Amino acid sequence: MTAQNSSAEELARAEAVCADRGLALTPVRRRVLELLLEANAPVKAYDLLAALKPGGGAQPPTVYRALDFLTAAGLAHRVEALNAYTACVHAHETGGAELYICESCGGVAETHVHGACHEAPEGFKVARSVIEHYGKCGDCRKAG
Amino acid sequence: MTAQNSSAEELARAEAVCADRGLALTPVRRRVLELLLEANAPVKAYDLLAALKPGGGAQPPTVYRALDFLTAAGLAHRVEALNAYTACVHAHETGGAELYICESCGGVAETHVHGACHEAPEGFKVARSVIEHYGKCGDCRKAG
DNA sequence: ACCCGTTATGTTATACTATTGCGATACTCT
DNA sequence: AGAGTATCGCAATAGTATAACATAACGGGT
Ligand SMILES: [Zn+2]
Ligand SMILES: [Zn+2]
Ligand SMILES: [Zn+2]
Ligand SMILES: [Zn+2]
Repeated sequence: MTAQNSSAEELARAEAVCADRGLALTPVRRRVLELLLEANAPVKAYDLLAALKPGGGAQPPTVYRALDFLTAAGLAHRVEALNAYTACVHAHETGGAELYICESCGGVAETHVHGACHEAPEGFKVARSVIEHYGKCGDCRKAG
Repeated sequence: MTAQNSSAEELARAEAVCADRGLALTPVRRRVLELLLEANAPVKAYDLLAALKPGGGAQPPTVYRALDFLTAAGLAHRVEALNAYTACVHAHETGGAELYICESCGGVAETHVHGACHEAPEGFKVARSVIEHYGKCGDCRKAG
């Protein structure tokens, strides 16, 4: 996929978002977000865990708690069909994220969910949508 | 959710589908599909496993292989965000399934994916979409 | 300074989900 | 019969996630 903002910029934006909302972007959480931003593909929890403390000190709950915080804060998304996580680069205020994931390069693009075009059954009230599209991005298709 | 077809009917339809396409709906596969049809909510693999052989004889690969077969044949769907599986009651020829899952009663309704209303990034070719909506169905909303 | 409520982290163990690999069996097609 | 294929049984293991409890760190009120 094409050049997104630098991790540093995104990290600064996250700082600002947390400050605004009285959320604590602690060192672990910040570091996990940094790892997500540096990766150019969704990252697995145990890979984050390994990257967090090369010495092997960190335990699963550490990274899962950080991920819970980041996803709750809208700074990251869980990719359900991959059991993986990706930094949010879209700042969706309203509605959820809709992800386009390239199966060749792992790149993730985001849009907002268009509530309108999903025809819910009579009376069904949607609270939350999981929308993930898998395929091949433009760059990878050109590259063959 | 409201009355769907009986399991027996659906099972007969599955038999027909498999016969048409030269697929073998073996006893294990058939039994797993039957369990999915009888349930009125997505079912977890290990619950199927437990139900398959009350004696405890069946092993994980048995049920996962059956589920792989059923999903590949379009007779069942995996619910990604729940790590669970549900029988397909829609017979979607083209495109994938879009699921509406009630978080109160577990009921699942299906529609087809509307490719048109998802604005993919320039050049991105979607191969497969995972679309799951979570909320509350009409019946559960009335019931309070 | 002290106490206390709250939030965040560390630590251990365990639960839950899924796959790999191999051997036995059964069925089809020469 | 023999070769090839598909399915299944079985044992072990890999991968994902949480429970439960202890500790630490911060901030406000006294
Ligand atoms: Zn996002
Ligand atoms: Zn790509
Ligand atoms: Zn379906
Ligand atoms: Zn319901």
